[in-house]
Amino acid sequence: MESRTAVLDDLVQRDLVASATDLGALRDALSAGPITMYCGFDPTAPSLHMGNLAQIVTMMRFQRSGHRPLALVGGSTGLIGDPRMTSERTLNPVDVVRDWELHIKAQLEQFFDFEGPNACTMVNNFDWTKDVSAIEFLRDIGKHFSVNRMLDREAVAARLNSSGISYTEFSYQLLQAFDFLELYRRYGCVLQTGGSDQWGNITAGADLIRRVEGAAVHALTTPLITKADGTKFGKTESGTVWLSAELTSPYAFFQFWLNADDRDLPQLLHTFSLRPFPEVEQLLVASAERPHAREAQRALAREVTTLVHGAEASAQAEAAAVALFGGGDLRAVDAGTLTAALREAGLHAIAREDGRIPSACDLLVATGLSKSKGEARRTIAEGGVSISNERVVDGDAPLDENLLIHNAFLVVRRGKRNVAGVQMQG
RNA sequence: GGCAGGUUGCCCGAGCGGCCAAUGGGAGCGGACUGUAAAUCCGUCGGCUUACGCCUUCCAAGGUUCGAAUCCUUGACCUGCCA
Repeated sequence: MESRTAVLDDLVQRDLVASATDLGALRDALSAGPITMYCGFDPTAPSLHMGNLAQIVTMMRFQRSGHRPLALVGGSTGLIGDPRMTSERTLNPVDVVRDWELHIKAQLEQFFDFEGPNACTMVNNFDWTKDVSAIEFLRDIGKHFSVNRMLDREAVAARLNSSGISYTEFSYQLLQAFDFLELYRRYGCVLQTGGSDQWGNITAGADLIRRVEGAAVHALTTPLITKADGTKFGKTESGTVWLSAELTSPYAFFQFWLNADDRDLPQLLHTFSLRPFPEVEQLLVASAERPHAREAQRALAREVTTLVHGAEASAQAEAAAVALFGGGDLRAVDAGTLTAALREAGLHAIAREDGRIPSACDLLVATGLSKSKGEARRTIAEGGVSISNERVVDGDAPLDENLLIHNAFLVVRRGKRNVAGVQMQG
């Protein structure tokens, strides 16, 4: 059936295959019938992030192409920790990991279809590791691994040359390989996907399955997302961009995509957009022809924010963007829209001092736009602060009453992109 | 084990008794230009209630001195060379 292999052609076309086992064999498997595939997510934080989202979208592509995804939460692997290049991780307390696990499971559930013939299934590797004894594990699984091979892994090699690595982290690969084997046995899972850094772990699982079950299964990894300016993808000045609305507001999330560098658009759209390839190409053409219109950024922001936070939140975030950055008169924005926009951007209730509005310096610090009063003064001296679209000249004087919009609100701006709202009390 | 050197602000890196909150570069931040982009140019870049003022900084703890990031002592860590 044509559509079942379409996902593979699509991935190749989008340049989303970093490495893979025999693609021809994978194509045959896909075409022979719906396959079961999986990708795992370890609870190492209270929320998933952009890197995880890329993997989620990859899984969605498979599900939309008629295949069955298994979304794995790493209840066990999250307790161990995949070795990093830099240094040993601190083990997270068990109850903390349990808590994160619940959050991550809930987040994953929103992306997949749990009905129909190729319904997604949630699995947790804790379920099949909790009762395995150490001796059993070493005899049945460990025996199939060559330490010599394991030492070749990039992260492990780096660690041997620097800070060292504990036996615990060194064992991570065995656990992940064991997962693949278990999922093969339980669900007939024949494909694991992941980021390119997971290649070693994934092929370790495939090797294990070959040795133990004599079956050939597949591995596919997606490229690391790189940014044109060389910084890490998925971070902003204020840190990691999370999928959780509590950790990263839908407004901030929307802004993250809207501010994408032109040069990064091809990779971002191909990776995160579920639009068909030709549509993505069209957006890229539009972006090249009319970069100032930023159609591609807008489309990307809308689509991904909708995917993660829903259509309503996405529309609100966009409305806030228009209200705050549209260039129009803030007073022309009706009170409801303005408060919603400011709430998105961060609205702070602030009390008057002696019946007057505090100074610009105080407001910058109170809203978190400036870290200290000295910094606030500096920014004002540099001409970088405006309140209700009036540039601030004197940072220490109480603000004029007629800066209030709709009698209660101030729009505080530091630089071009940083906005916060103030609601005056009393 | 012997010998030589190092530890400075977010990072790299000057300074080697006063003029040092500390040269310079990078990152960050602001401005101009733009498209809430990139590049470029300019400015800024420890903190404090107004600031020719005060406070806290140059691995840690002591000491010498009117005065130290700069000299001495001890301790911790790192790096080259020899065995």
